[in-house]
Amino acid sequence: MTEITKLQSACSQCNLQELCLPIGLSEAELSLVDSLVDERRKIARGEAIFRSGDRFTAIYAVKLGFFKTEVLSEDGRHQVTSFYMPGEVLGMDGISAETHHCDAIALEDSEVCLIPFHELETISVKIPTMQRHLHRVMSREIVRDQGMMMMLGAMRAEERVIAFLLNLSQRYAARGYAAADFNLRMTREEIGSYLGLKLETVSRTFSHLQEEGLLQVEKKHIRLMDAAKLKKMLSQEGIGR
Amino acid sequence: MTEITKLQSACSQCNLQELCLPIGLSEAELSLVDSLVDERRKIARGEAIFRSGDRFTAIYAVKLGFFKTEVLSEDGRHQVTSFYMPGEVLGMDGISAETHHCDAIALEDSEVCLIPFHELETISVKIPTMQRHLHRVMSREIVRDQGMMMMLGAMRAEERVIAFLLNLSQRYAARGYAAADFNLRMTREEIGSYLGLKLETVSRTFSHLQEEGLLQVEKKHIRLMDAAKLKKMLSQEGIGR
DNA sequence: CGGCAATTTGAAGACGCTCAAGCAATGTGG
DNA sequence: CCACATTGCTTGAGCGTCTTCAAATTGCCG
Repeated sequence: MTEITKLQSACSQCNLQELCLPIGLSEAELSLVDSLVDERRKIARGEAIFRSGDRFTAIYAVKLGFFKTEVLSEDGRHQVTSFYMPGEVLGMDGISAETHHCDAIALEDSEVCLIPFHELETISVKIPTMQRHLHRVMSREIVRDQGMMMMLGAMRAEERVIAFLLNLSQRYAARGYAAADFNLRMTREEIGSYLGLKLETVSRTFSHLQEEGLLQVEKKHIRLMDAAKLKKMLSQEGIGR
Repeated sequence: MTEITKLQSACSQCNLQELCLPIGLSEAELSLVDSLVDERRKIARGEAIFRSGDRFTAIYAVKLGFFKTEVLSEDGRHQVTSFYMPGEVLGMDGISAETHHCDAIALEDSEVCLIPFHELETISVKIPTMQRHLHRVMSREIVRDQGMMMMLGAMRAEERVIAFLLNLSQRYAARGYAAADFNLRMTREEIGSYLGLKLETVSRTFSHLQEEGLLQVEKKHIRLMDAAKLKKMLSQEGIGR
């Protein structure tokens, strides 16, 4: 890893800082963090950062690109459990048993910052702000998962698809991208797996929402034509299962 | 809170220690933890430890009894996201936004140990073992949630029910109770909500498994007649949805 | 002991799945 | 550079699982 890469990867210079590290650290603290995050890694589309069973050593902040995580059960079944975009942190499933429990796979050519976890714990002792932040990031993942369970357990197909699109929209917006006009990085099958639906159902739902004039779908390109109405459909629709 | 209650609540005396705190702390460290966990609280059946929107101040270790957590969406819908038994820790959803995102409700008269979270963070700085443990407990929750998503997204009704029963069984066993013979603390409706099914479906599935001779169900009393076969049904059955 | 909650069971219907075919876009090798 | 294979997506038809609605029974809390 060249010196130039090291400079590039400095957290103190990163435009994702506010998403990744939540709030202001002092300059001295930031330079401590810089020394912690010393490696940046390129992951080609389709490649994994880690796989289920790999020894856990670090967590990863997405610098560029897009990832999915996927769990596999004993039999062949697998399910997408999350998508990650720049500024989001993945790999925390590995902490509990020092072993990862899912695969983290790049959906496009991507880059991640590698954060050695035990060093992070050490630094957290010196910087209470950092410790608090770590706890919040972990807790946010727990809250997100709870929302996911809610979706999988209580929503019908159309609602799940809408919730998925609105969630993406909001995350793009938080990154300064258009909220109502974006490209999907994942296939219909991956969306289906994530939402607990078959890919045909996802496709049909897209078509249906398009007929209603709520959406424009052209391959991977999505345009939300009436986000307000979509939101209403989420909170008003039938009680589901 | 009387002195006697304080003595009773000492972590150093607690028989759930190994489940709640994972591994050995020194005596000095244990007494630090004792001074942290200074309050024990009784929660009557049906009462909440905290509710969605409550300010987050502490996490809670179940000392005695049984709890569910439940999230509510804007519309009336609600879903059980977890059940907790003695030795398990709940409330970590509140860390991220200093606010709880679910209700924690006692399914029977219960007792919890209250662990003030910011004091826990402070102590973690002094006891690295404690910090590691906290991180593991949080991570375990993340892993558990991923398994839950897998279940909700990829399993059919019968499999979900079986997975639920086997999970309970295993947790009872870990506490020294019979693995194949236990009482459900929750209603069919709560089980259904947790599993993303209607209560009628849960009931029918119980009946069906009983006809097959795999289970004996008498109201809340469950007896697993062939745990091995049940396990097989989980890993071999159809690909589901 | 009464009233209400929880559970069981049946019958009918809906939603999403399975299977299948066709098409478009992309990539590969001759 | 074109033929061919591959992958991803759409759409249709039929079917199965789980839900919905309904009623009867049981058990428990006050």
